[in-house]
Amino acid sequence: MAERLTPRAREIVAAARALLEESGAAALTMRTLADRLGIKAPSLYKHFPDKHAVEVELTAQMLAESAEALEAAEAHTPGSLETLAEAYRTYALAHPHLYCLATEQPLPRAELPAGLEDRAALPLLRACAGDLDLARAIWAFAHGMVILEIHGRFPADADLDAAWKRGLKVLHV
Amino acid sequence: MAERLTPRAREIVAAARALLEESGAAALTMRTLADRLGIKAPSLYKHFPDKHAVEVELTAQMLAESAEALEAAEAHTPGSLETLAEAYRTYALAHPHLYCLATEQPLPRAELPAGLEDRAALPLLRACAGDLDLARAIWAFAHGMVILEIHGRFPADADLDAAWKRGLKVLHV
DNA sequence: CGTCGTGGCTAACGGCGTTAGCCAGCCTGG
DNA sequence: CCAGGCTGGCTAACGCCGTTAGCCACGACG
Repeated sequence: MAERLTPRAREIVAAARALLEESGAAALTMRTLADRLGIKAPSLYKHFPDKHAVEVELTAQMLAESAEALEAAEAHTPGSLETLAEAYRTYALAHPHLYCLATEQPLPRAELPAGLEDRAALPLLRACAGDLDLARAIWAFAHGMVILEIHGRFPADADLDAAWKRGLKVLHV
Repeated sequence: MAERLTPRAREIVAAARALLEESGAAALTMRTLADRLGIKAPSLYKHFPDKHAVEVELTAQMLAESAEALEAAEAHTPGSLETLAEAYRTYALAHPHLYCLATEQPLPRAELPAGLEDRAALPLLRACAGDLDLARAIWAFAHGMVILEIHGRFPADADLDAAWKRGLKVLHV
């Protein structure tokens, strides 16, 4: 499989990611992105058709990295739902802006590397012994916990560790 | 408790809501909102300090209406987690843009009517017999299912009814 | 040595939220 | 009865945003 991006395009994505993680989605602007690279905004369009295409690359990064995190957890403690959940939560909370960007819009499946979506889902599916419905329920729970926490929807004094534990206990087969 | 808004402000919120529900968050613009009311954008600032304040009112509406939906479900079938979940899902999917707007940002607690957040949470908490951790886990599951569905994150052929059923069965005490 | 692709640039467009400042009409108090 | 001020419109404008058009310098290559 050919490289998805030219070296310059990869530099741009790296700068975009730094900007996003440091300052949030609102700060990810074609002009500030260009600034950080020492060029002017219109030059970015020599490398990407539009801003969305840059965001798609960030989404692909997030998917690939969370897949790696889950695979590592699986390798460390095979079959453990708790370990998988811990890895998911840790990754998402370590990259909240990236997680939101990748998550709060329709998945641009056509523009993503083939197999990436499946790869990200497989460790959980294996831990569920192929039970698709259970895997989706657990994914929804984990995503819900993470996204509600990131957006500050839980009361400040909520014991989220306990809620995670409670949900996982009960979701475990 | 005094009225939160003047009549004119309520008209503006109503127009904002129609715009949002018909055309999505991107279409909710101070200019198009003003257009729909037959005035110019700057005039809106006689009624609201900024766009965020309008969005807060929409968030409050969503919270109040979903609380009503849950209370009605509770009245109809007291203690049933399934009925509550069904009501939550139905409400959210009937108003996807409103649900996202109200959900995908930090809760503006200071600007919301007192007690509203609690009221929205109470039916579920009652169904969980006061078990806060369980209630939060179930809320995360329900929110995750709804938001992933709205954003098209599940595969097109996913059987979401089955995933809901599976999650609820297992979360039910 | 010319030609062409690459990757910069400036200028500009239309749309965004928002501000400043103006004004018509109405309500109210003297 | 009229003066004053409040209410709720208006226009013009600012500084952002994503994006396009069109120009140009430079290096690779036939």
